[in-house]
Amino acid sequence: MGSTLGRRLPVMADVAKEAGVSHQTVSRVLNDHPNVRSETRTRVLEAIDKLGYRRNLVARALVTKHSRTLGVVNFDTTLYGPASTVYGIEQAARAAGYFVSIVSLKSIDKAGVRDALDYLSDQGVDGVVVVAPQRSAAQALADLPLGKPTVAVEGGEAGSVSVVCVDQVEGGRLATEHLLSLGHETVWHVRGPSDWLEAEGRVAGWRAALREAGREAPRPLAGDWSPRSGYEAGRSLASMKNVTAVFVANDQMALGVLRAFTEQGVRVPEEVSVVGFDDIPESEFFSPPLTTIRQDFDAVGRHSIEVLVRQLQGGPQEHERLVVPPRFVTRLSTTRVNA
Amino acid sequence: MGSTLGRRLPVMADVAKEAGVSHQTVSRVLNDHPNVRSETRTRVLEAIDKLGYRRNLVARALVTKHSRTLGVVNFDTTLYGPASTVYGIEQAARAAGYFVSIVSLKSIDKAGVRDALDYLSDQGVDGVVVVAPQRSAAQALADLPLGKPTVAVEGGEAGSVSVVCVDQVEGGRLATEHLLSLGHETVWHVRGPSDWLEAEGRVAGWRAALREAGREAPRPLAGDWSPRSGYEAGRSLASMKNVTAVFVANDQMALGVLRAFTEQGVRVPEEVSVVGFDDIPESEFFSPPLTTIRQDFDAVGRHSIEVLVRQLQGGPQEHERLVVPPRFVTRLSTTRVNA
DNA sequence: CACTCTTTTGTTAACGCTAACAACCCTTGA
DNA sequence: TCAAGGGTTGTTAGCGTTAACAAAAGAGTG
Repeated sequence: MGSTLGRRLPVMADVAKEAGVSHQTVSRVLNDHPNVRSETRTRVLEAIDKLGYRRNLVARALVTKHSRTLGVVNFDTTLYGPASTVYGIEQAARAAGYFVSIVSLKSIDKAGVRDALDYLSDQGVDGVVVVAPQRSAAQALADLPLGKPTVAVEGGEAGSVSVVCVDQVEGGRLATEHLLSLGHETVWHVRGPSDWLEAEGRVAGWRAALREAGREAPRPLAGDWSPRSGYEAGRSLASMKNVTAVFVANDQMALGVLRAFTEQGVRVPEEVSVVGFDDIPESEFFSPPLTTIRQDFDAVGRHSIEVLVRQLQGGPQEHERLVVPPRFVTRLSTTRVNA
Repeated sequence: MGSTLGRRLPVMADVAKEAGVSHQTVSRVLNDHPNVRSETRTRVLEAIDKLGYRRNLVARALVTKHSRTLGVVNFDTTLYGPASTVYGIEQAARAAGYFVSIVSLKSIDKAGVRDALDYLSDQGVDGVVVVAPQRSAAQALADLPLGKPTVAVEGGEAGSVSVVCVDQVEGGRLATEHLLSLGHETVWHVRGPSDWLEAEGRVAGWRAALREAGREAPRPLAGDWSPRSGYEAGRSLASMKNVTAVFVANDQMALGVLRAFTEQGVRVPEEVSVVGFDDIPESEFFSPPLTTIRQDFDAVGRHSIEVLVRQLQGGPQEHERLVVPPRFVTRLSTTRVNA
C-alpha cells in the first residue's frame, strides 16, 4: 500500500540506463553541450521522454551555485503601481528564464528590508529587485551590505546600487506646464506622503514648472495616496476662492478630489481643472474622465530585469541609472480658463 | 585580486570546527533536535554568530525533499481582486514559514496551466495555490495529474482538488435582494465574461433572487470586467425606458455604467439604482459612492494557505471546500423607488 | 562494581546534479 | 602504418546538508 503514487521520480541515472549511456552524457544533452553525437542525443531525448524525466533544479543549484531565481521585495502589492511593476518584473524575468520569489513587506524600516533580503538570500536567489519607493526603504538599501546583484526600482539617488525609475520630476512638470498653458494663473498641488520619493519628485517638478513660469507656488496639500485623503484635500480646495487648477499626485486621490468637488457643487473642468498621475484603468471613466500622467510600469519592470540580468552575466560593475519617461494623457478634466 | 568579496561563505563544517564539535551536532542545533546538551548548544550558537553562518537551504532541500516554498499561479495580477488575493496568500505563507514563488499567466489554457505547474514543480515547490477564476483554468486543473498538494482559489466544483472561494451566488443574491427590497420591479444585470466562474455565480444569484421574488429576469448585458465594457453596457441601459435598478458584476464596470449614465443625464440613484461587486478602494468615492458587495480577499488568501499547509502536514486526504461569505456594503448609489 | 538504559556525540552515506579529468574513438597526414 | 589531434564518452569527486547508524559518556539499579 504505497502511500503516494508508488514509483519514485526518475533521476538522471535512470535516463542514462534507459538510453545506454552515462549520466554525464545525459547531463550534457540537457545542458546543450556541443560535443554530443546527434544520434546519442536523440537516444537520450527519447529516454527522457519515455520516462517523463525532469531534472532536479535543486540539485543543480547546489552544484552550480545558481538557482535561476530572482527575488523581489515589495511594499503593498495592492496598489496599482506596485502591482503593475511586479507584474512587469515577473513577466520579464520569466522571459529571461528566471523564477521569481516574492516578499511583500508591510513596514519598510531597515530591519524589514534586511530580513527580506536575508530571507531571499537564504533561499539562494541569484539577484534581487527591490521596489523601494519610500525614502526609508531606499536608505535602508543603500546602507545594507549587499551580497548579491541588486536593482532598486524607484530607489532614489543610485550610488551604491543600480536604479530604474520613472522620471517623476518630469511628470510633475508636464502636468503643471499643461495647466499653465491653459491660462491658469497658478496650480495647486495635492501631494503624496513626504516619505515617498515619487511624491517628492512630483512636488519638485510642479515647483520647477511654476518657478520657470514666474508663478508663486501655493502651499501643497498633504495626502497619503488614498482616495479619502484626496477627498479631504478636495474639500479644503473647494472652500477656497481662487483655485482654478489642481495637480493631484495620483489618480486615486484625484478621484477623491473630484468627489469632493461634485459634493460642493464645484464643476470640473468648468470651474477647476484637475490633473492626476498614474493613469489607472479607471481614470478614463471618472466623471469627468481624468487628464493624467501615465507611468509605464511594464517598461520599469522589464528594464529592472534587464539591468539585473546584465549584472548577473558579469556586465559592467558600475551602477546604472535608468529613467523611464512619463507620458501625458489628455482627457476631459482640464480646460482653458475663461477669464 | 579576488573578484567578489573574497572569502567564501562559511558552511556547517566551519561552524563545527569553530565550536569544536561535529557538523552533525551543528545540524542538530539548527533543527532544534532535543538531545543536545545546552552547553554544547550555546557553544554552537556562538560559533554561528561569530562566523555569520547561514544555512544553505538549497542543500537542505536536496536531502529533505522539502523546499519550504509554495508556488502560486495567477492570472493578471493587475486586477484588484487577484492582486489582493496574492497579497493575502503571500502574507499567510510567510507567517507559516514558507517562501512564495509566483507565476503570472497571460492566457489560461490548459497548456499554460500545465507549464506553470511544471515550472514550479521543477523548482521544487512543496505545494501550489492556483488562482483559477476561469472555467478553462479550473477545468485544466481538474484534468491535470497533480503531483503535489494543490489548492484552487475560485476554482469551481472541487472534486479533484481543494477549493477556497467567495460565495459568489450569495453575493449576487444579496445585491439583487437589496434592490428588490427597495421596491424595484426588476433588476438588470451587467455580467462578467462567461468563462469566469465568478461571473456565472453572480448571474446565478441574481437569477435566483428574481425567481424567488416571482420576477422576470431581463437579458443580462455582457461585460469583460473593464470599465469600458461597463460604459458600453451603461449606454445601452440608459437608452431603455424601464430600467430602475442595475446590478453590475464588478466595481470597475459599475464605474463605466455610472459614467455612461452621467453622460446621458440619467441620475443615480434618483432614476436608477446601481450596485457593484468587490468593494475596491475607489468605490467609496465614485459619484455617487457605490453600494457594493465586499469580497474578503485577505481571508481567501489566508484560508488557501491554511488548507494547503494542512495537506502538506499530512492532514485529511479528502478535498476540502471552504467558502468565504461576501458582505453587503451600502452607500449612496441605491435608493427606494418612488412610484 | 558490573550491567543496563538513556543521553549525547561522531561517522558514514546518501540526495541528484555538474565539473574536471581520463579514456576512448575516429580522422587526418606523413 | 603510425602518431597526433580532435570529437565523444565515461569515471570520479564533490556541492552542503540531513538520515541512519555507531560509539561514547552518564545515570540508575541491584
